[in-house]
Amino acid sequence: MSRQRAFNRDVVLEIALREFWRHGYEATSVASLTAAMGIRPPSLYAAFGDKRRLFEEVVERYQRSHGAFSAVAMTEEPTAREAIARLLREAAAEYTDPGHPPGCLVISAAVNCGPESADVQEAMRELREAGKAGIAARIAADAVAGLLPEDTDAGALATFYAATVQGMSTQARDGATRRDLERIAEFAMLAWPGERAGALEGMPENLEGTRAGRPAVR
Amino acid sequence: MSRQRAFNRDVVLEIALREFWRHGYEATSVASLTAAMGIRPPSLYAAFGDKRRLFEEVVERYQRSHGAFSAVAMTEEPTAREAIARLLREAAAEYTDPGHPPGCLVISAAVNCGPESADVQEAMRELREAGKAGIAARIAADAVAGLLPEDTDAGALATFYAATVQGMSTQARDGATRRDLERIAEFAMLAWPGERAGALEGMPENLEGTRAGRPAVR
DNA sequence: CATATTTTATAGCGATCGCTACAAATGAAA
DNA sequence: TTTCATTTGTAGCGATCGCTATAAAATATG
Repeated sequence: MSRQRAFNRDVVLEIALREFWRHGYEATSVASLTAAMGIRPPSLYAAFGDKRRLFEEVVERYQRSHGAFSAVAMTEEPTAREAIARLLREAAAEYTDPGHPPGCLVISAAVNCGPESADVQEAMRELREAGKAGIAARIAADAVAGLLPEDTDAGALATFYAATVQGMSTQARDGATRRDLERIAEFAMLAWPGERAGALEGMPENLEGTRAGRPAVR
Repeated sequence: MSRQRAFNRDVVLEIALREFWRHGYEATSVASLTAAMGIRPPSLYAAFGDKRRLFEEVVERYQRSHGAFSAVAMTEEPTAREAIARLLREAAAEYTDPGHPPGCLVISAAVNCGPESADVQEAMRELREAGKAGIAARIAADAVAGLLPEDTDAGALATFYAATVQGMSTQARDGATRRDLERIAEFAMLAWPGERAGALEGMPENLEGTRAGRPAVR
């Protein structure tokens, strides 16, 4: 019994994802959504509930697809150094992929919100904080393993790389190329504890010990 | 002859500025503006034209006040190194000043825009690009003056610090403290050409020359 | 085919959007 | 005090917002 729907739920969900990605939560109207998805409002509400639940489903889909690289990088690399480098490298590629809108949906889709969607804004903020916490945990793991200087501040370092990723997202939305973002990534990696120590390769042993854990030079 | 207006134009303009700063261009309605400013719609339209021109005036006011530190830092410091360090230091203080909304209005007030306000979004993008160009020009000036390694890419370095500032703005809006942003600034300055060369102080002369202009270590 | 169940398109709900017509209120000049 | 330009608050314009009542169309089952 019963009629079957004439559209593919996953296909139109991906279309909604890109609409929210490009214009953001509030700026994307149900009218523009249905027009892009090729369906009428009753079909959207029957399949996804309402605009807010559609956006929530979009965010979940985003985190399992386009936005999954961050968490994956934290777990698949042998060291925090390589995990962060991969995070930045893949963000450069992902944020400028011409196959979809630029930048990161979690970073940019709920920035300008009125009081009635403040909870959506807060939900995105919590996702960003969770991502930063994941970076901090990966760095802290290497710190306790003795792979980083004793005075390494995992939280502060994670905040720096989270900010770097967020800056890359903004730059991508402003038209920066993949190469532009890769150069941002390279500069950011120069702040890694002990980085640029290559300049000391082959130096006398009595100076070798000054490589890591040195406080920032003013 | 004629009646005089009962409100101070500068005072209510500053109130509008903070509303746009906190919620963004589209998410701030005329109704919320007039409620915050303590005036009625006809007074707003008589004094400022329409919502868009009010926002334009708000942006001009912002750039002459809260947002002026960036351009000022580029011109008042003797070196590009000190100019960028001051830019980041003052951004950390400004973006977390409890006396006004967090972050930067130019970076965050027109992120989520529908098609009808795409030109506002574009105007903010151009202001961000102009700021980045100002940073690049300051770095290039030091490069031609011989204060930086010959292979210094002023554009790429400017993109990195512009991204850093944008990341700091996002972090501030997510609740980061001034100290958090100052630590971001410190990490970002470690990417400055020749930075961390302090680790080489007192080293043999034959290694001294490797301090600056060294390519990034992978 | 007949029936039952779900989806579809149309059409429109109340609320809010940016904005303004209008007339009362105001206050400097005559 | 009268005149008159300007500002004020009220009240509401047409358009769009998120959302839905309704009935026709479509399809798996009996």
